[in-house]
Amino acid sequence: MPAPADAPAPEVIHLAHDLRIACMRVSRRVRFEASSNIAPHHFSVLVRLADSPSTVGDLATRERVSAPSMSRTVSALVDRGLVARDDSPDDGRVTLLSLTDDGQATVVAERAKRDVWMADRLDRLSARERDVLARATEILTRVVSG
Amino acid sequence: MPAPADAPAPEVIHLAHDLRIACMRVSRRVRFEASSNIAPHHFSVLVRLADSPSTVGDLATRERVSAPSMSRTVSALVDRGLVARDDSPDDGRVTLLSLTDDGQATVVAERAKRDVWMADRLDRLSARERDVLARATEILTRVVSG
DNA sequence: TATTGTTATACTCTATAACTATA
DNA sequence: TATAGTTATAGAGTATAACAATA
Repeated sequence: MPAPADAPAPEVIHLAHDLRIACMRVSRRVRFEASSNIAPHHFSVLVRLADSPSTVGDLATRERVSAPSMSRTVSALVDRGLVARDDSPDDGRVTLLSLTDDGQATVVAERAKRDVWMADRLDRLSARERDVLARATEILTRVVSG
Repeated sequence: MPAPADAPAPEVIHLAHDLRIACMRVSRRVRFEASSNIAPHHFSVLVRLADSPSTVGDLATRERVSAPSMSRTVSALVDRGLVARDDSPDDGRVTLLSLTDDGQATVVAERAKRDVWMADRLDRLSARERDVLARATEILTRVVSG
């Protein structure tokens, strides 16, 4: 068996812990404070479709749920008028899913709502503190993308 | 009606958005990558009890679920041997909840698992980048506490 | 024969309402 | 009469298995 890589130094583990806790708290506070009339798994699908149209199978894979479960979720969103179903011209088995105008508007409104809580708090910090957060955001974004 | 407070400047809103997205991604990645055999709402209760013993009513309020729902969750944790129920000596209606040794061990193990993913990624950054994250963590922790 | 999507069925988590025991 | 907790019942999300339509 191959030799294991060196474990991170104690201070790195310590930072990992504190940073993880802080991020999870931000995440939870944003969800609670900006709680809306749309369920998390519904909003998550709308965000995927806002990025690009998709199919039930693809959404199921990316959201890590079963195809029947995603089928049900999509049906609910179609019933609410947020998502449109169209037959694929290339493959008769496939239905293409996209956001309706209402769906687009819902994503925009919900995102704005979530940003308000965060923006209000950052507004109370000093410019210097916000600068640190801006540089950290750039690093963090790189970390989670890799 | 009172005059509304000034809205945050555009660059603050922009930072709020990017930082929020980064934190939510960290949160999601940690949960996915370190996915264990314990459900989120179960782990959340164990963490509360690791902090201090509590009651069904108190846990329900703090986790923002109904009392019957929390009663059920606690019963499941008791069945798994992670939580102990004891009658209150002061009030016969109340049952005091606390972690068993297995419950303690579960919290410690799960936390470590979640830290590993984060620590591995931070370990690849430069010392200078980690310093920025350390300062950002201190600021963020203050932000979510307020 | 393989793949896309839906329907059938069951399990879990959630909620509200009703109930028991204690204050 | 009010409070802490449980049980009864129902609604929503998830899963696996079985099915339909198409490739």
